[in-house]
Formats: sequence, C-alpha cells, structure tokens
Amino acid sequence: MSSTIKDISHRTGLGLATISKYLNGGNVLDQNKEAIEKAIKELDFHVNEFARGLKTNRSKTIGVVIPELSSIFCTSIITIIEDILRKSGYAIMVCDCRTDEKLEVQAVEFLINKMVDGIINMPVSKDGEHLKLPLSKNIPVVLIDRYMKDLAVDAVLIDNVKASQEAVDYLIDNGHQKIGIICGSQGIFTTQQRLLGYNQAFILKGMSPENSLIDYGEYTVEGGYESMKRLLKKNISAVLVTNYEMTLGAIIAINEMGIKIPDELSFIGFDNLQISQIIMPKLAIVLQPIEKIAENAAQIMLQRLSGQRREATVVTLSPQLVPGDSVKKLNL
Amino acid sequence: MSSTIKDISHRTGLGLATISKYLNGGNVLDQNKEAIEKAIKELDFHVNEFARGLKTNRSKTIGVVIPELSSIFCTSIITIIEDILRKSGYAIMVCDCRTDEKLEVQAVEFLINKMVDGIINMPVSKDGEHLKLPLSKNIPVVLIDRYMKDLAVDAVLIDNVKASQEAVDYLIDNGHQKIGIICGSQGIFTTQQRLLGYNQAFILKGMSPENSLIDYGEYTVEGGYESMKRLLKKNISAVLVTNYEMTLGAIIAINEMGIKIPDELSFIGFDNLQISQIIMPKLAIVLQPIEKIAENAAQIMLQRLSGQRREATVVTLSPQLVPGDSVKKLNL
DNA sequence: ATAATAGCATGAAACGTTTCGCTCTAAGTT
DNA sequence: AACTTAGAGCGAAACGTTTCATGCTATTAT
Repeated sequence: MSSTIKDISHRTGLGLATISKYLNGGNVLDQNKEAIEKAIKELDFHVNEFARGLKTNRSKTIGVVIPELSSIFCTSIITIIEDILRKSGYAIMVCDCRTDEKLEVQAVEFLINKMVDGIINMPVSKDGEHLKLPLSKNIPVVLIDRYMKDLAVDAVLIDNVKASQEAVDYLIDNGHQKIGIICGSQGIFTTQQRLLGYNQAFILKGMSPENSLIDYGEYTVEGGYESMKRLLKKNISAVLVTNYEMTLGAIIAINEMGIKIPDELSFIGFDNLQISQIIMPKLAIVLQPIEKIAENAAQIMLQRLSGQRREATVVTLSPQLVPGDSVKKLNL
Repeated sequence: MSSTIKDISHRTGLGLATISKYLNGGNVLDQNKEAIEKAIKELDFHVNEFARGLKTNRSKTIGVVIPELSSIFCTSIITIIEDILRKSGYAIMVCDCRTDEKLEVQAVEFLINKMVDGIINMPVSKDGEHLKLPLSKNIPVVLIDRYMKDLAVDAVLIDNVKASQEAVDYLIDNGHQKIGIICGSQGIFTTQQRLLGYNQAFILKGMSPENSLIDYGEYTVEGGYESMKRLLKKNISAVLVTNYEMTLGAIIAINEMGIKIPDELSFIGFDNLQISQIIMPKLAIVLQPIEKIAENAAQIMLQRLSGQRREATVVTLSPQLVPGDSVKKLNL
C-alpha cells in the first residue's frame, strides 16, 4: 500500500541503514541525500511510526490529564502546551477526568497503555497514588498547579499564598474588614494555599481573620453560587473568590439577589481577564500567569525527555492582581 | 524490561497464537483462559501497541481538528466525544488550528503521520482541500458544524437557518423591525446559513431585511466587539449575535457604551447557557444541541471504523431558542 | 610508502505483535 | 464402524523500522 524504507532503498540503490540514518539526521553524502529526498517525494514516503516505536519505544506523544476540559484555565494552558510540543514533533492526548480521582487513575493507565512518553498532570488526587505507575516505569511526570510533597516530581506552580494575600491586602487597604473568602474543597493543595494567604494578610496587618467568613465549596459554578449565597447572609463588605468557575457562580448569585457591586459588595475574582471586562463594573481579578505556566511545563517535559534533567524541579510563578471598579473605597 | 506475549506463552506452556487469540477475544478453553489471565497478572503484561499497530495498521486513536481550543463550543463537544470514544478503547489527539487554514492543513498531516485511524474536524477551510489527503488514504472523516458540499463525507450539523430564523421571528413578534445581525466571516458555511435564516424570517413575514444592519466579523471576542460598535451607530432596536465568542464581545461593547438591555437594545446571543445566566438581565440565547452533536459525531466515527457504514451521512440537528429577559416587547 | 584514522555505507538481526495454514482431538452423522 | 466436522492449539512468517558490527575508500600522519 504505502511505501517503505525498502522502496526508497531500491529506488536509490542505497542501503536500508543509510536511509534510516538520513531520516534520523545522520551524516549522508550530499548526492545521496538528494537522491533520497527525490525518492521520498516521488513515492510519497512517510515513516511508519508503529515500526519506529517498536524499535525505539518512543511514541512522541505526551498525555495530559486535567480535571475539566470545560475549565478555561485548563484549556488555555493546554493550547499553549500543544503549540510548543507540536513544534518538537510531539502530539498530546488529553484526558479529562471530571475532577474524579478514580477516573484520574484510569486516565493515567489508559495513556500509559497508549504508550505516551510522558505525562503532564493537573492532579485531582491528593496523595498522588495515580502517579506511582508512570514513575515506576520511568515515564516522566510534570505536575501543574498542584504539588504532592511526597513525590520527587517536577512541578509548575503559582504562588497561591501570595495570590490571595495580595488580594486581601488590597481590600484591607481600601478599608474593608469583613472580608469573605470562597475557597475550593478542603484538602486540595490550592485551597489550603489560598486560604493561608487570606489568613496571613490579616495577621500581618495585626488583624485577625474570622472563621465564619470562610466558605468552602467545589471548584465549580454551582459551588461558587452556593458559597456566595451562604456568605451573603453574613455581614460582609467584600468577598474574594478563588477560582474562575466559582467567580462565575458567585456573580450569578449576586445578580439574582439584586446586589450592586461595588456599592453593596466589593468583589475580587480569579483567573480570567475576559470575564472581568464583560461584567459591569469591571471586576478586579487575580490573574494567574497562564502562558508562563504552560511554557514552563512544556519545556521541562521536553528537557526530561531528552534526558537533560536529573533532579526534580519545582518552579513557582507569581500571580498578578488586576484592579477594576469592583472594589469600593470605604471611609475609614 | 516489560513482559511480552512470549513470556506469557512460556509461563503457560501455550502457543503464541493462542495468547494472541485470547487477547483479541477469540475462543480459548476455560482452563487455558484462567492460566493466561493468571500469567498476565503475575507478569504485569500489557500489549505493546506499537507491535500491534505494525501488524494491524490501527492505532485506536482519533484525531480531532478544531478552530479554537479556547472556544467553549469546541471543548464542550470534545469532552463528550472523548468520553464516548474512550469507552471503545480510542484515544483522541486534539489539534487546535487557531482558525488558520494553513495550520489546519498541517494539523491534518501531523495527525496522519501520527497514524490516527480517523479524523473528526470542525473545518476552517472552505474548500476542504485539507481533507483530500485522509480521504485518499481511506481514513474516515467526520465533519462537525460545517459542511463541504463537494466532498462525500459524513457530517453532523445544526440547522443554522432555523436557528437564526427563529430568533429573528421572536424579535419581530415582539415588535422589532430594525434588527441588526452580527455574523461571522463571509464565505464560511455557518455564516451563510445563519444569515439566510435572518433574511428568510423577514421575507416570510412580508418584510424586507436591510443590508445596512448586517455586519460581518471574525468569530472572536474582538470580532463581536467591533461589529457591535459599528452596529450601535445604526438605528437598531434589537440585535442577534451568531456565535458565543461574539456574544461576549458584543456585551463588552454594550457595557462600555453604557447601553441598557433590554430598554435601549434587545439582545439575543448564541451558544452558551451559562453566560445567559451570569449577565443581568438574563439573555435570550440560541442554544445548539451540543451533546447530540458530539454523540452523533462519535457514533458515526465508530460505525465507520467498524466498517458498518457505506454512504456518507449528513445528520442535521435542531437548535433551541431559550427566552430570557433581554428582549423588550415593543408597543405595536 | 606505510600505517592510522575518519567518514560513509551496508546487511542482518531484532523489536512484539497478528495471522495463515496446518494439526490434533473429540463429538456428531450415517 | 467409518467418516465428517467443529473446536482448539500451534509454529513460522511478516509488518517496517533502528542499530550493531563490519567493510570500504580516501585522507592524513609518520
């Protein structure tokens, strides 16, 4: 059917090994190089990746396991990762595990059966049990966004403590004291970090955070919606929402209740600049450096695959607070 | 390193062919079946997909080529497709071509080099030139959302004419006459269809559409933003925006200009229910049947791959108009 | 002039499956 | 009792690469 290296060999009169050397960038005489290139064009030859993989044990494919494909934070990162990896000849296989630990295990197994060379993972699992398998097979793993401290694995994180601390600082500086926070599920790494920043901001200003103003929910629109409704019963003048989907949910709740931002409630959201423009008034937003996260993850993976890296690296990036018109300056 | 079919053969005393038959669901005596299963567990055997692919010429992988991974319409569809295909052992490789025809060609070539068994594509190209290659190699192609009439290819579409026609009908029934429409780029299939529905609605009511109220832009936030700004200079009482990203952009423009929906402008958006809730007032939305689109595409692909289908099928699904509070009833 | 070396080219073996054609056994048919 | 058939197992060849060990030629060093 389709032509093989043997056909090229016959047509050019060169040996199999020479063709292979050419294909893999080895040294071949200029005149032979031309002959090979000519034959490849004429025969419309393409390397059979099955045969190559069988010998080399490399698929040039990276598995990506994320909690939700419907999360803009995830897809934005994936787009950039794909871009970078494709330039080096790698394809990506994306598996969405629906924020379910069991599906996450399955996704990793599935990808390994599909012979991926590496795995980039924004983990759902807290213990990283699902990563034992790839690690035991020496398949490189790069974590994004969440870190497992027991595992010697590369990771790209944002400074979540700083992220929320700066946001709360900003609110306090504008005269707010009763500041609510909407967190993700307890036990998740980012939740803990972002809450830590919240507490720290108060403490460093000599104030003390109120536990009753801390609300937990799932990192979903519904989670944010319900948390916001609960918090609105408390006496708060401002709220920090620590995830993009939750920000959407919180806004829905606020709109439903007919509450005016920033006059009745000051608001700081998370993760997506677009939404901060579409909502009137423009929302203040904690912005994660999505491009950098993706670039780092992709580069680290490429380095691992080429055997350049030895020790596990953890890169921590800084978020940025983008002010908007959603925070009211209170008279002190 | 990892164990092979030969190891299983040695340990069980059975022949290679028998193990292979077992792995592929053939008939094997119960007692041998047990022996094989035991050996597989003990040796932690996994089929080497390179070797299998080399013989069978199947990767159990489907390529998905879409214009934008950042488009919710695309990712929603992909999530569901992935779900369905994974259950049949297929992985998907997603390539985002950034709404660029050249990148689309490259993506298709790339995926074919990666030995995908089939391609699901939401095309950017108008002529379908990029699909010649897979079709010449008998690699099945399923189109989503846009159709190329010269190509005998399966496709899953929504009735775009009906989509916009119903929306315009609704506006007219509420007393609107000066109705603007924000379309995608000219020459794109969906653009033409949605515009056709717009025109048809007027004509069927014995009115005539005004060309000056028709605006074209790219299917992006910026495109919607700019189109909206242009249209706001015209004397319109209502607007229909024909894509989700453009809906976002249009809303940004409207918010910036301080225009009140629905008092100063009635609005119907497209594609995403969530956004219709988050924006006050709740937007009326033309909703595409995303689940059905994805399910149909995945099923058709599976049928093709199992050789069940012969003739190209085109499935057309119906959209749904979800009313909100963004359309004002004018006194007639 | 001889030896050493560098630069390319080469054939064969190996990677781990699937599948073809065949054999053997046991059950069913006349 | 003789013959057919169905069910199950088997070995070997084949899929299309890469790579190892080796060979050949021409250049450089002595």
